[in-house]
Amino acid sequence: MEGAIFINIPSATLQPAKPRKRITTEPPQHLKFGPHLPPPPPPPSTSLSLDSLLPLLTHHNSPSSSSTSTATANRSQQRLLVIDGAYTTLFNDPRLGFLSSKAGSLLCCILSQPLPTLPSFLHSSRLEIVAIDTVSLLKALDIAGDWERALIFFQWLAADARSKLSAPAIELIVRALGRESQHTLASKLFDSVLLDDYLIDIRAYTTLLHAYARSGKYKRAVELFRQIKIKGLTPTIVTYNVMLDVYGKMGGSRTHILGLLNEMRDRRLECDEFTSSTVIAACGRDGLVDEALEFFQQLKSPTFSPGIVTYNALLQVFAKAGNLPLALRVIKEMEDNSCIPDAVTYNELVATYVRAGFYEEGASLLDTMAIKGITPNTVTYTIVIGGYGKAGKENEALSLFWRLKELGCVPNVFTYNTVLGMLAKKSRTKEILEILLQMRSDGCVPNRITWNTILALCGKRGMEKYVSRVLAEMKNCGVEPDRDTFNTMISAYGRCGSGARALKLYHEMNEAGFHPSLSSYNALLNAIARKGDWHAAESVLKDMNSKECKPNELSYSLLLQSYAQARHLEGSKLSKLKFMQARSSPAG
DNA sequence: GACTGTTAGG
Repeated sequence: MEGAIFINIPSATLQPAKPRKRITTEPPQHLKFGPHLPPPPPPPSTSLSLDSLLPLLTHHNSPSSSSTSTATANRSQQRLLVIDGAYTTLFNDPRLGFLSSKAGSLLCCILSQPLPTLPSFLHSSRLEIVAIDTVSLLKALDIAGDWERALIFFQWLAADARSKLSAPAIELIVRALGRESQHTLASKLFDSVLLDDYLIDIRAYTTLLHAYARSGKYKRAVELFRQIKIKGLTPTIVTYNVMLDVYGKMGGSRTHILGLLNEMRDRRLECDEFTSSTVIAACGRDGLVDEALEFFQQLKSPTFSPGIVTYNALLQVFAKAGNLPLALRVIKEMEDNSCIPDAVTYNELVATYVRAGFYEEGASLLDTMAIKGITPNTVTYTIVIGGYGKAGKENEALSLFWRLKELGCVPNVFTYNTVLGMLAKKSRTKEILEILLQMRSDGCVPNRITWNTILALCGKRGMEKYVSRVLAEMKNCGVEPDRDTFNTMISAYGRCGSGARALKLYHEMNEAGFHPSLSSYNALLNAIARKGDWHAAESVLKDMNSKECKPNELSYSLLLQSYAQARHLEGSKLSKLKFMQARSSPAG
């Protein structure tokens, strides 16, 4: 039993500073990985009724969902009350003193318009609007705290041929969207509004770069940064920090990051806590442990000592690399430098233990936290629940999940995905429905990973007919499939033995513009191997070679399987050889 | 007025 639980410990961590000694503090009853046998799991239901599952996933998640519009309608009603009753409050606001009386009455009309009819209202009032100072009206909407109407007004101005946008108007809307963390909206806004004709200030550019970074549009951020320099503006320390984050999240950008750090040095900009944590996190994503450590050592100077975020980022680098001794050394150094570990520090530490297979020690860190006066949060519990799941203690995981709220936490989409993934693996479909029901009543919106998990569940015999329906519902909810969605679906068909459907999806994936990854190819080979269609398997391997995707051990083993299935002896011998070769050269 | 670190599947 124990051997099975600890099978994942990387050999480097087998003799860590912290051996498998028992934690002396008794963990609370609900957290124990007790020696007792868990109750036998309920028998998996033979089929899952999609008719009961899909409504649980679909009711609340489209971007223009009913819940959003209800909330908007409520706000709008509240605003009307404000306008009808205490109309004067807003206009007595000294911050609106700059507004002309005409602009004031327009502001009043705009605030009282329901969002959906606002564009047509603006259109019918365009003569009045163009006669006033539109920037001041935009500013008033911002001060009134109504960024949604400000955005609609801005978009109307941008689309209206005779109105003219100005740099202050752009700065204003960028700042408002940034403050509201509407990064996706901000980044989309400038798909239609061309920025090239305007010169906005460096702070607004930085906010926009940040919006691109947060919505994953890294190439656009890089391009905008280039434009900023061409326009002759001087990036600030914050601009550099954002760009370091962009390159860090893109991955494989060591040279660019070093280039930016050099530029900063040339401009005599000192690294701050943001710079250091961002650069270290970037090293961690690329697995550059030595580089992270070197950068960290160079950082320390009489004028700069690392703060908690930097230490946590460094801890994360070692944690990801599975290096428990180095991770523990970071904690020690923090304490020596009177930098008090916080919840994030402990969450990373719990995750390190769990990742290394030390589930019990991970769970008992909850008690260490309690002793140190650090309250475990949703992230902590999500990690521990995931640990129980990995240890095969699904019932403990579930009971901790159901206790979360009593412990003062609100499960988030990560928590739900952890539990759903665990249950999907064990095909505990009845409980999946219960969890989805809870997810809905918590108002937690399923994301792409939730949908992919449900798609993976369709890889059960007899369920392949649901795959396309789930995909359609997913799209209907505004969640776009990604490469992993296709991989999941190909695997699902593979597990059901639907080789033809898997192949069809593979073509659809290419048509949708996603480059197949090694796992796509292996999923496809898996589907083919079961049928013994070695011709198809050979052509997949040919395709891999042409796309410069190196087949791995699994790929050759699946090719071998398809030969074996068809009793093709010559092919078997050859692929056995390739399989052995792949095994001896672990790259790829 | 802007910026950083933790958790989910494959």
